Amino acid sequence: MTTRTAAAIVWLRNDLRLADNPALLAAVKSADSVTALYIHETGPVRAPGAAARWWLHHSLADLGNALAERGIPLVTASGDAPQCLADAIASTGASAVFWNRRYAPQERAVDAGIKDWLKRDGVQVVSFAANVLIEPWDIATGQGKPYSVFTPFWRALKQRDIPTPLPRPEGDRIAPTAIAADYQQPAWASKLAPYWRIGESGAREALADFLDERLEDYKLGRDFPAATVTSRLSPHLRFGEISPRQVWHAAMALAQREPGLAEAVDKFLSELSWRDFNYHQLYHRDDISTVPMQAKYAGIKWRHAPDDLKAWQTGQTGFPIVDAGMRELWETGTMHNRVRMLVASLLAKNLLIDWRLGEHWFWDCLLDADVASNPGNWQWVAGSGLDASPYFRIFNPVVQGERFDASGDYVRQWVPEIADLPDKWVHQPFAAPAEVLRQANVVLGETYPVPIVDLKTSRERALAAAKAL
DNA sequence: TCATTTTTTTC
DNA sequence: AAAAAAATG
Repeated sequence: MTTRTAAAIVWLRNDLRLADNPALLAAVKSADSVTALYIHETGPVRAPGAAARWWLHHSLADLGNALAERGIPLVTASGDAPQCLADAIASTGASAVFWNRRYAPQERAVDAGIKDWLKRDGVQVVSFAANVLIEPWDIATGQGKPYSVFTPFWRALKQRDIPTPLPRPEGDRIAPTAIAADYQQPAWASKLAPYWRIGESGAREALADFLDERLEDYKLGRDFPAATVTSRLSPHLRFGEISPRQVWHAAMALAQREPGLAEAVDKFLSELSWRDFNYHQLYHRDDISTVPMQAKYAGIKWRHAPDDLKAWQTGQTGFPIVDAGMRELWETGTMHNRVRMLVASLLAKNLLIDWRLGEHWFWDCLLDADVASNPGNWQWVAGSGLDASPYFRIFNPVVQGERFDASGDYVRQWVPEIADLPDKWVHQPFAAPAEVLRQANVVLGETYPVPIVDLKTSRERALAAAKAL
């Protein structure tokens, strides 16, 4: 139980919201004066990549205004988390600190260390569950073990009562504090802006738009990258501008109102639950951003191929749907889910390049790169994850392009230099007759790359590498 | 015999 | 998931 104090700090991390924020609510209820603190941490905790850092900057600015509406100043600091927190306690005179829990091994170590010295110094510390549907240790198999297969995890999760979202705290308006101007927007950042509305109200709007307008098509449409049927919630979830519990309850309420949408809601929430499944693994396994969850995958002989990696990163592989995805990522800070699987499969299987290099690139370029989902999903594609894509699932970017982008709309949007090719060849310019290429003004090797790898032989090479394990 | 569909195989 | 092999008509 918390005791009433004069001043308290709520240390915000991946929970940049007012609603359904138990740490914030508890701080406001327990103290006369609350200061919100955000620390740009140095040290063992994985810092956001460049794209996410840009999002963070704007999200904090939005949050600072929203908090001021409730009488709470937002203070930012940079450096070692314990030191920054100690400084904030000294300057505010806080006798209590509140936060919402995080689950990466490095994060838990930092938080546990801080909890120890705060308690020793007589500062009250209270932490809460806020950023997952269920905390990793609160769900287990019949044998009491962590889940390693998604479907039983999902079945068990559905049986559970997901906590109802909490209200925003009350408070009287104060003048907003200026967010420390320690962030120089990179030149490329402005190009991302038109695609997003950053902040808590933007997140709620994105959820409402999705549920109102796109959810009904989600189950079938989610695989087609040219269609805008996905929720686009991931960067909002990444920074906790909205909680998965809010998403869960909003979708469940919709299924109640519109029974015809129940199946679509179920599919959507199962995809949302992959996020929790990855958090479950993040907590229970060794560092999932570096250690293969299936130990034998540590033995793969990855190729050292910097030129191939560069071609992949820059969308110059010669496979249109892969190049489209990599360019979409660079331009918008996101990539359609199906295309993420295709580009990852090409890297980790056809190119036989270490998935960690791909994970690292995604970490830097994705607005939504998350400590659990990003490595978890990379391991899924690479085959080293739990309940992973099996070793023999090697996506053929031509077949997948023809299946999921049959009209070529997606490819033409992001790879304009081949836009004039007819549908029949737009996913495989390298196989098009010379006359077709000429008419579309495509010169292979000049206006668009020749494929950097042969699909058939590289597929066999990937199967052999898996066999060798 | 050939084209199409179905089944099997692939660490 | 894709490719190869087998079955079908």
